[in-house]
Amino acid sequence: MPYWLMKSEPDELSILDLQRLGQARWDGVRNYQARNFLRSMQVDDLMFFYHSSCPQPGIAGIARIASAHYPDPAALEPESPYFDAKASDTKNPWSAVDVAFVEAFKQVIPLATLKNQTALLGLPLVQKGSRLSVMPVSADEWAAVLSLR
DNA sequence: GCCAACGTTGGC
DNA sequence: GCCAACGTTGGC
Repeated sequence: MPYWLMKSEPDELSILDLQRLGQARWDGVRNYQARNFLRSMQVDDLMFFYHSSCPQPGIAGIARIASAHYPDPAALEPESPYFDAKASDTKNPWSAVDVAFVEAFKQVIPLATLKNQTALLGLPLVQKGSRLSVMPVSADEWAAVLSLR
């Protein structure tokens, strides 16, 4: 079963928001590589929930993929920040999935800590210049992060 | 707020 | 197909 890591700005959706909601739509992915990863997800895959662009960037918890991918409705909504004029009902290039809350870590595992782990050197998250917002995580990387809780 | 790095756009 | 310009990401 594949594992994933997905970035969210906690101002938009934090792990505690997801805990309160139970489930939420993961939309607004506007990068083809990230979108392709969304499309290869299976229901019940697990993902690390990463907080980005915030005072304490890091992995904040775990969620579960709760739906197959589907066309991202936000791309069709003119009021949405994720609106894409090139998207239409019949041709929507963007995808979304639903995710369900699994666990909120007592403390966020800081990016600086993740960068110190030899086991995580292959993870795009810690690589210089990488901006990928959805990425696969190997079983070894998954275990390495869990050991930091 | 700064800035490095990246992805996309569009002229040629 | 090249590449400069631009907008965005995201840590610090």
